[in-house]
Amino acid sequence: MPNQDHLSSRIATGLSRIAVVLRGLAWKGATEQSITPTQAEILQQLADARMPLRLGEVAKRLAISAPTASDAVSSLVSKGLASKVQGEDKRSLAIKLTAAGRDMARRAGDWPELLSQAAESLTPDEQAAMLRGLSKIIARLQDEGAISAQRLCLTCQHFQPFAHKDREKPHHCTLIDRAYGDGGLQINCAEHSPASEAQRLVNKLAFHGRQFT
Amino acid sequence: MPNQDHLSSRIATGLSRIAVVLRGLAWKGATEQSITPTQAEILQQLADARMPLRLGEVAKRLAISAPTASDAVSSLVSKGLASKVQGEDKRSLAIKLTAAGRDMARRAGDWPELLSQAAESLTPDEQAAMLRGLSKIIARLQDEGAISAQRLCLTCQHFQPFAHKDREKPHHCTLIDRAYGDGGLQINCAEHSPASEAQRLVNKLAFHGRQFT
DNA sequence: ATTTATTATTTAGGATTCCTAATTGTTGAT
DNA sequence: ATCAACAATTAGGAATCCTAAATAATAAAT
Repeated sequence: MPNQDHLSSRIATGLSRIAVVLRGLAWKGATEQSITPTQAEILQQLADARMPLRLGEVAKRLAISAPTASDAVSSLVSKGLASKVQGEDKRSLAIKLTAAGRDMARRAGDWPELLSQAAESLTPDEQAAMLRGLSKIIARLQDEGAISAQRLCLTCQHFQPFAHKDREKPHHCTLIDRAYGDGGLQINCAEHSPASEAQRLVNKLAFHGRQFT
Repeated sequence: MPNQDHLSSRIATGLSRIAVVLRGLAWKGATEQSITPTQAEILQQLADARMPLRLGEVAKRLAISAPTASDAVSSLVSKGLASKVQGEDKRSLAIKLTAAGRDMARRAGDWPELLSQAAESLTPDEQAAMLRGLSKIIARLQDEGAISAQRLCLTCQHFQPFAHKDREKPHHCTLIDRAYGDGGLQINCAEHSPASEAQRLVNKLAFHGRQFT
């Protein structure tokens, strides 16, 4: 192990490496499905949200500008994979999946599929640890203002970390009123509801301090 | 935690989310440094490798086609950040950083920098667990043939997992002849030397079976 | 020694992604 | 009623990405 860099910078390298490699896979899969990486990600987000999303929301989730999102969505619409609906405002636009789009979202998951399979090679404990680590890293990026709001348990109003004594299931979700452990942490929850600044802070401290089992 | 998906698919979501978000950051930082995401990644790889890389190697590392790599490299050269040198063959091309390029690689690290800082919010144990998990995931993707060869300890000739009894430092690197733990695992090692199929298999089993700590 | 196949890079052409700036239409506040 | 803020689009341009074909040099085979 020649390189003496900090752990954190090697984690960053690992995440970057996966990001790079994922984009490559997305392009490769893209041509086969006649769908591009951005378009696939939009379908994915729409499927995850299980409800129409506004154009601006799509742009925010993909970390792209509104015009780019507009182009990609128009392309999806012309392919019959999504449709434009009027939002609450007459100026706003809601995008929802068509039946074909829902199908495609499932199928175009050949790249998330691969990743998911790769993650299955971890033991349950390792998986829970990964989820915990990813959650903390994403939450931190958000705190820094580097990225837009994500839909994590850690930033959710319904999240109560270490509300229970149970080592296996210390956390609690007030929305569904259930206890769960690190393995239950959500990353892109459809039911996410942002917590207040104050609650975020409290939760962060509570979650942070404890060691993973 | 409304969503009952498998842990592995939520890990995939987390990694995808980071990939997307990173891409966005890279574009934002891009204009400021007058360098684009692909170009920045090339600089990063050249810096990590600490030696000239052939064009084909660059393309492989970025998971892009040779023409795309060729364009990006030419752009770097015209900006004075890299230079083209003749490789061993007269047909091959080696790319190396100029002094300015090395500087830029350090500075354009504003996005790896952010990630790295975010990773620092994890405890040392969590960091080691992340590194271990990332290593396994990347190794698995490589095994599946989904991505090209990476420079991980797990796939290196010099790696001997669990060669020692020491709980803290069970692994061994024969290149530098030192013991280390999960926290020492490399992701993009400059000294990487691919292990044989057979050794890979043996190492995988040895590494896989054991629990962390 | 010549031919042939392979390998490394570049050109050419085209679609998509991505940006900023400017436009159109809507809403909300004065 | 008017003006500022907001949501989406259009316009224009650079960068990313691809495949296929061209160029050049090496390796292999006759």
